[in-house]
Amino acid sequence: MARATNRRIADSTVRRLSLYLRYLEEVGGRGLATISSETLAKLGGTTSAQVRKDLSFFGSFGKRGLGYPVPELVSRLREILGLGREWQVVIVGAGKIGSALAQYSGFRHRGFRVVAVYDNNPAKIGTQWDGHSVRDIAQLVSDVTSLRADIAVLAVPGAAAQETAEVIVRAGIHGILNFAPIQLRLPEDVIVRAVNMAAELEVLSYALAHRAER
Amino acid sequence: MARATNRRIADSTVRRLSLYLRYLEEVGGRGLATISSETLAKLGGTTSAQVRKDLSFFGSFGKRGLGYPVPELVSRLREILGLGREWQVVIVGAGKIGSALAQYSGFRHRGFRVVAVYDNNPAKIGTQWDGHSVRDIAQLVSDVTSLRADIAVLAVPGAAAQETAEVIVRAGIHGILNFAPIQLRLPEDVIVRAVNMAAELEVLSYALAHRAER
DNA sequence: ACATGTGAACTGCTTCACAGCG
DNA sequence: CGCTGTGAAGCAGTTCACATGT
Repeated sequence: MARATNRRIADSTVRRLSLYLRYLEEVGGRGLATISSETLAKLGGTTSAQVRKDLSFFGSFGKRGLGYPVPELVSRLREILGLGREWQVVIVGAGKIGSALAQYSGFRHRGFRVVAVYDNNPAKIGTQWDGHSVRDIAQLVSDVTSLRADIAVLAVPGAAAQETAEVIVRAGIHGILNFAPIQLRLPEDVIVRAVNMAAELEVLSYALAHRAER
Repeated sequence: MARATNRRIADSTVRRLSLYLRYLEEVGGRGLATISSETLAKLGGTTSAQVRKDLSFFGSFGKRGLGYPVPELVSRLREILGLGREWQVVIVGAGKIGSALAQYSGFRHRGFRVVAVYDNNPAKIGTQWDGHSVRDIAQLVSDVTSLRADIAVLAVPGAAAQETAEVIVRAGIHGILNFAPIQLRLPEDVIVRAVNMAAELEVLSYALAHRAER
């Protein structure tokens, strides 16, 4: 039973849960029955206290003196992360990044199914693509009713991103994974996660440039 | 003159600086001479106090009653972020993501130049690719001496990531942008930024699954 | 004896609010 | 008078340390 959690959980916590799950699936496959917060912490690059705190937000499913039962923890984490169901994903922007993501097996494997790919470039529309024909973005709004898409991956150039995001929202999609290097301004009931690779590279160059000074 | 900063600057701050820069380049192109923290905050999705605090870590280059001079701020931010020079980047892993990144124009545009692409798959080695022939990863260590690469983009499967990262470090590279969904354990003088798209999608599915409860 | 679960202390980022200055 | 620059206050996430349970 998904214990109702009123508390707002930090993004950082959820990201760690996702990492824990990945490791647990791995060690579970090797037949390990139980795992301590200490071991899990080492795998996930954090501390045992952090692991226990993260898990404690959702209940107490560890056994004192022993650790956490791996199979149970795996299924609880799946449930917590919302992976108990399949999510329908549309990819908007059939450029290089969109292309790579549409074919990325890691998505499918965790229950994210790409159901359509969109672009506004007439040269691309209609081309076949890893089992999906690229559709005209103008069709998105009408399509989504039948597709029942939950999540859109936004992989269009920055200049087009805001406008395109608004189309996505108009289509009734409430979750956006944004690869465009801009801050989207959308209604607050839309959940947006940004992956800004350029910014990430610049954090890296900042750190490298200032490395001597430390 | 780059005022020496002893203070450790938060990643979140640096990421915002990168966003500010992107917006400033845009409005600067439109000829805007000066910008207030308030305006910049709206573009970057934050608050004016946050903008002023972020910038104040590096000096005070605003004019009271007026705002910040755009061209000057652009060049200061470039300098701060380490974009005053060109960074040599190698891409390790010639799969879909590696492929997309190798061709991503946003990198080049900001001073990140892809100088080589590596893989361990014999079928891929030697193939030509957007001006780069894919090289054998076994050559990485010897190549880097002549290439003088600064940053590696790690885009290999999770199972190979740790091992590959160690090769990269052995090659003398100190900055890694990690796309593999695992936590790398490396010497602490190596700067690692992780982009975990699977985790990001799961934060999204977590939020969507728990949306009703809020 | 061992490892969890958790209040309390701590650390650090963000927001506030206002003095300072063009 | 407007907007910056910045100490101080507020808040959130992390770490500590220990009581609790097996």
